[in-house]
Amino acid sequence: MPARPLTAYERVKQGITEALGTGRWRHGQRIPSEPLLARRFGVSVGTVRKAVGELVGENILVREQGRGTFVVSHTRDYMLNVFFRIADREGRKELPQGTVLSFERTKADRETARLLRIAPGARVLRVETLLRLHDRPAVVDDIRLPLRLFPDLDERTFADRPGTIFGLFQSRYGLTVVRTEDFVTAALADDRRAALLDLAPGAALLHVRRTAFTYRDQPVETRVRYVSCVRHGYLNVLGKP
Amino acid sequence: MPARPLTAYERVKQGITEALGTGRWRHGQRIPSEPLLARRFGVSVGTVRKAVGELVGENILVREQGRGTFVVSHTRDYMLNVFFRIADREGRKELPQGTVLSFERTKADRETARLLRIAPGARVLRVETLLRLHDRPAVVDDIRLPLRLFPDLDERTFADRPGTIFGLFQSRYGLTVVRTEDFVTAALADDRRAALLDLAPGAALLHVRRTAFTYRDQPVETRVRYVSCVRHGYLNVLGKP
DNA sequence: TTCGATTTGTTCGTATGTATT
DNA sequence: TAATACATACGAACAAATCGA
Repeated sequence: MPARPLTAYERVKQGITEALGTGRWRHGQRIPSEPLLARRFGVSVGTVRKAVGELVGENILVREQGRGTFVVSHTRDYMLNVFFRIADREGRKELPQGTVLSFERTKADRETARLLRIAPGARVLRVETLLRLHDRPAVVDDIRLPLRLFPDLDERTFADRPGTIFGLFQSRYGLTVVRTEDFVTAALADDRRAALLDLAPGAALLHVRRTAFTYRDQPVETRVRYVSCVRHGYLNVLGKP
Repeated sequence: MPARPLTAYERVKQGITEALGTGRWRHGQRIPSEPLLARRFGVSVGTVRKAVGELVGENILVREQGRGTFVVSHTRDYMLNVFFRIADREGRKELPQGTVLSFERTKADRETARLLRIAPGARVLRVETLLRLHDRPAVVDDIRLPLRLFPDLDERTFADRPGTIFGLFQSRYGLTVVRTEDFVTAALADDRRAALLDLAPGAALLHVRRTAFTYRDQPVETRVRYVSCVRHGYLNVLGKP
């Protein structure tokens, strides 16, 4: 690797990401105006615009004309538009209502450890939730969180959070999810999940393994999600939106 | 809708898309240089750059420093990176080898007509193919094409094409796929598909309904794709790449 | 191999428009 | 209304990659 020197706008991008990663600028906050950033980094406004534009494209910042540029907040709407892929057969998306089925501290199995990049046997939180869409059970989630990142998280806090799970990560722990990787396969419902989802055992379910990452590719969560396909599926648009 | 007048860069975008849609600039070709386009549209180079930049983001053009800007070609590599979502459990993608199972002219059922935006009963081509990955049967496709767009397509031409299906659409019919919509659910294998995929009947399969669009949101193809989940799944990254 | 022409990539600076407060 | 902030647009200069003479 020749490691060519960074261009000016790359330096600005890195500087901004740095300020976000260390928590100097928090979610929902307005970041300094473009002329101010330009002076601070010693570049022109156009260069700042290029850097900020790329970060907007990466779902890290949002611009609002006349108001400023803000660190993204994981509001419900944002979640729905950026990360939530479950839709009904007409392509409509709706945020689910979740209930906690179990909440426990345990140790990471090999697969979880690999995905979260922690040591096998390191402590993790395991949370199972049942999600309802249109008031019908639709999704069962089996979530694993590295305890190191969420040391004081308890069931009450988790269940009574006002917004989304990613919103909780952000507001309480300063962890902003900027990327997820989904691997979708099909599976047969076992007795327990069939009962939870109100299906016959042996029904076909979507099995979604999703890992979520914050800045600099740090994994913060991995979950397995079982989706009832009676009314819903995984919707994905490739190309321009 | 007030229909505010287009900005300069939007006019340039529209002008370029127009030239693509009418086939004046064909896939693989180099489009005029930025200074030339700037003179032609009566705007500055910076404005052309913004327009071209957005079209690059929409997978319609590709820039190559020192060489020029080109209309995207559906090469195998391009397909693999932009539209092909099937990967093995380590996230590795590989282009499949396809064989034609059936090829016939028929009439559009209601669902096909709706998705292709043609009249119910309009003539369509139906093609079934079996795809192999790592030399094992992995995917069964059931493809519907509006005959109006592909009037002279026969089985031989389809089967003996040198590249991908989208590449054939582009090189022979001037239709460039720029967007697809995938709706993924789970299903149980019927006897025929189980036999084709070398699975037990009743195995869980991914059922992917995919519709492909060219410029200006015109649908050119819809297919149902059954994916064996023994070794593969549907891989999707949300957020920055 | 070298050199020069061409093309995109980066950066600067400035002016004006539009939305918000 | 005025101030602030992002959005659009212009023009200019140099860097970096490519390609053919």
